[in-house]
Amino acid sequence: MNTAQSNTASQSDFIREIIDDDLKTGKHEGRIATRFPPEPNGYIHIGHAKSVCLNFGIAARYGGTCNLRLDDTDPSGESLEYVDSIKDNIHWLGFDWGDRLFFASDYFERLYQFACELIKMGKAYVCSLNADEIREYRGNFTEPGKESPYRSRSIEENLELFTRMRAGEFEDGAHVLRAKIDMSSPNIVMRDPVIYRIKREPHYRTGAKWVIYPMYDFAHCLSDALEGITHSICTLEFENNRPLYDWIVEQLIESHRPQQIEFARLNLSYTVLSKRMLIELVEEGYVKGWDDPRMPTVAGMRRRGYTPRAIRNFCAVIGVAKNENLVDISVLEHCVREDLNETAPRAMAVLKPLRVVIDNYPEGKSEEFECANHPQKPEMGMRTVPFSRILYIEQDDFQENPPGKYKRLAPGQEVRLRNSYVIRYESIVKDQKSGEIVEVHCTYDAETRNGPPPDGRKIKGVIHWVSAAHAIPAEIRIYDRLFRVPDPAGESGDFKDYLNPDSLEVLSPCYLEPSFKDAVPGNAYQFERLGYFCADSGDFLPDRPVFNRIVALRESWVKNS
RNA sequence: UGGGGCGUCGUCAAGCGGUAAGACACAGGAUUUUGGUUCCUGCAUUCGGAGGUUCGAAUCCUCCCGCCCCAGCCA
Repeated sequence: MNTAQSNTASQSDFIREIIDDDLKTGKHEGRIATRFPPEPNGYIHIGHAKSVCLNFGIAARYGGTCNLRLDDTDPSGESLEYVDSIKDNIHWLGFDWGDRLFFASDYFERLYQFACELIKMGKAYVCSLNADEIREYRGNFTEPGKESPYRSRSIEENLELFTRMRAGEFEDGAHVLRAKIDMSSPNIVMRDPVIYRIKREPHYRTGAKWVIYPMYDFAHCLSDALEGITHSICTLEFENNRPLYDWIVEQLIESHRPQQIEFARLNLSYTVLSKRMLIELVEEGYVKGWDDPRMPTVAGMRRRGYTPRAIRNFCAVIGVAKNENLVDISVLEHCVREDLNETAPRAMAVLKPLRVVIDNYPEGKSEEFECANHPQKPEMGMRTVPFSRILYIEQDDFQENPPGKYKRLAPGQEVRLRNSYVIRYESIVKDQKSGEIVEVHCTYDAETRNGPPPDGRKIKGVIHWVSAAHAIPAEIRIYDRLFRVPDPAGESGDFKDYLNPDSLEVLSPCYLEPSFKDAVPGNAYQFERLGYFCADSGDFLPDRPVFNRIVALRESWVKNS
């Protein structure tokens, strides 16, 4: 059993404890029903993934159900593109709602009827104050609100007006429907909240059929009730709305009332998880789209090469609680490495090439090495890697004046070429003008082909390489954190001022060992000593390979002075 | 300021009156043809603070302090 599964199975948190108690007391006759309710006005991100894992995870754990419900009660900004992306992303994460796909917009008629019922009970009224007036009448934290002059309209008048609102007889903002609760409630949410507004905007699903739309507070709880949800899990900022949730449900629902439970949303360091900010990054071109590999969106992480299992495990590892949190991105990266270490085949690639000539290796000769695809997993097989007189190594793997504990190639030094021979430094060739090192000359020790030097001398360094004559040129995109500061949303001023200018570095040409001729877009590999990379699912072409760096390997060696 | 929440290691997070789990990060060391992996070891005498109850308190009580959310016809 892998870590992700075992973690998920044994997971416990205050919500599961509540459910355990409910099960004990027979609260919902042993039935557990959750839902994941995104609004289709953007792509889902890692924060949503936490909620997806929670809601679907609970359903799975208790043999319950989890609905996917698109909470599409405000037509502005909503679209089918977002619906499709959300469905696709949830499936990719590894969850399935089966036939339990719902739309709040499918409930518009029933919600309308519920609103009429509320009016008939004398618990809702049409208010004709404008938006500014409603705000004024609402009062503030210290002063109670004032009752709207329209609060005492008769049921008949309310019904007639509401009917005419639906019929489209009024302009936007002319009237709203309000719940009649308590204008002096210390909880501002309860001061006669607006539950319907006029909005002459076509809806991506219902078209022009409706010109009035229910507000979240009215639609959400009733949608939950309509679907038989038992535990309606949402984030902390809705705590203030819970009394209203309960109030509406109590007025209109006889039995099987859903219960709202709030948990702390995820915050991740060095990125933003606010839909508004994410939209801004996409629309203003700071990134290349919702699936830009730097984005914390599910689509972005997918393209970057993060795996569903890594993301699920991350969600399990960070836990569910009510504390405001800022989870360090290193936890996510750890989960990604943990998964990829198990599954990614190893191979060699050189990002910043430096030519190496093996002086004592015959020109025109080449040979092949059988290399393991995974050092600890023989079942992952072998591949052949060609060797010849001219190679590329990493520029970082040679230094003319190396620091203290440098274990790579340097004057007077020997180094192991990974899976191949030990070579010894002989000389360098520099560019006359720039002084830049253009070529390193070495000699190889033919006796080190299959093992350590027979004379017993120790070789401490191992570096990766690619045979120049056989190399596949490629473009490699190195991604770094999107922001320079841990909490860009919490900084003063424009969050975009904190963008990391070096979040993308494009390297080309890089050289890959020839086994990459079979690389499959979307597949992840470990470029030994460098990190995990995946063939880009968007731009990869057989004759122009493009790879993304998913995450670097852990680096315990720090270059000091 | 009224209301609603939350304060346990640098960051997450267990703990539910019996004497501070775990993860990430960090620091050492071992093994290693990846400075990777793996494996050891260290890392909160103390739980926002102060009082109190108790044989015993992170857990119960009181007061105080700090942070977050709410004044959209967004969700």
